[in-house]
Amino acid sequence: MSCEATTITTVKNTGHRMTPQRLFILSAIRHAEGHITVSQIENRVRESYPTIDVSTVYRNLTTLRELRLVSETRIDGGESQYEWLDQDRHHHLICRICSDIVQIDDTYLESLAQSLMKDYDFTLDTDHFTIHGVCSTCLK
Amino acid sequence: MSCEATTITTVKNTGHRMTPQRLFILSAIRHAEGHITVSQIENRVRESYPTIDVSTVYRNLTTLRELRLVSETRIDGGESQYEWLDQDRHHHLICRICSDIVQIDDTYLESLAQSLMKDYDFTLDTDHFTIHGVCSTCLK
DNA sequence: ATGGCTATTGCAAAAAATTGCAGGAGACAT
DNA sequence: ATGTCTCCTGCAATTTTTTGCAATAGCCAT
Repeated sequence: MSCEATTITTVKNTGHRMTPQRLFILSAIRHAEGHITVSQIENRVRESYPTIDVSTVYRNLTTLRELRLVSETRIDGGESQYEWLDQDRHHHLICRICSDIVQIDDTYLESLAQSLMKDYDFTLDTDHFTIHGVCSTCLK
Repeated sequence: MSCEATTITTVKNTGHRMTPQRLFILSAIRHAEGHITVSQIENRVRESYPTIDVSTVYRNLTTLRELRLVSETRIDGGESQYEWLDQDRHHHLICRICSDIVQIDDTYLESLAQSLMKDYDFTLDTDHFTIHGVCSTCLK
């Protein structure tokens, strides 16, 4: 089963509908390498679907986030960044000073996930984690 | 040295000034047990300082966040929540479904912090960590 | 194909968050 | 006290995000 088909199945199986707007939004996020903002998504979709509205983009992003198909990263003083979530799970280190983003492997979170499950019955969202701190360059 | 004096020292030592607005905002957050929103802060400060403006509250919160005196928690579809950061470091488990917040001890993050320091020279912000997932009640 | 249920959309308006600017006021040295 | 430097504030305007509502259109059962 192709990647697109899997996504469509996920959307439909959860009681949602596959509209052209949603398809274009998904495509815009998927084809963006890395992060993309709401206005960028809006503009890209508009090329193919001129009547798209920002509110539709926002509402779709909320839905797709709930389905764990995309992730949201809020940056201070700017638009939120969205990103496609594929099978290669990874997480982000974000530097508080220079806003640089570094990807880290999922294994770093495994032990934390196990502890929280054991002690709190809490299921960690391991598909996208944003970790704040200070990178080595800025620490100097 | 009292708690208030420490705070004032922190603010001044970093080149910032202690204005009445800032003092009232600090007081509002400190006296709120747990989380407080921007509009709640604004209203509370207004009782003592009627000309306070929202933008001043926002700008102060940005500053105080940078000084690690308060923490910000962004919730989907609502106002951000702010909280006073005291010595007792703790972190938050937030349930994606019911938005319930549970506090966990700092020790859960220690191992992660060490790994990131070792492999990436990345200094984790251990003073306030927000962890998303699903709580035991909602998993059923 | 057809019909019905309801998720979804576009539009407009509101709410939340950010920014530019000119005047005002802390803090420090004298 | 006084002056200076520049951080901060209030105001207004802008940007970003959310919401209400009536109309539309997916999708499933028939």
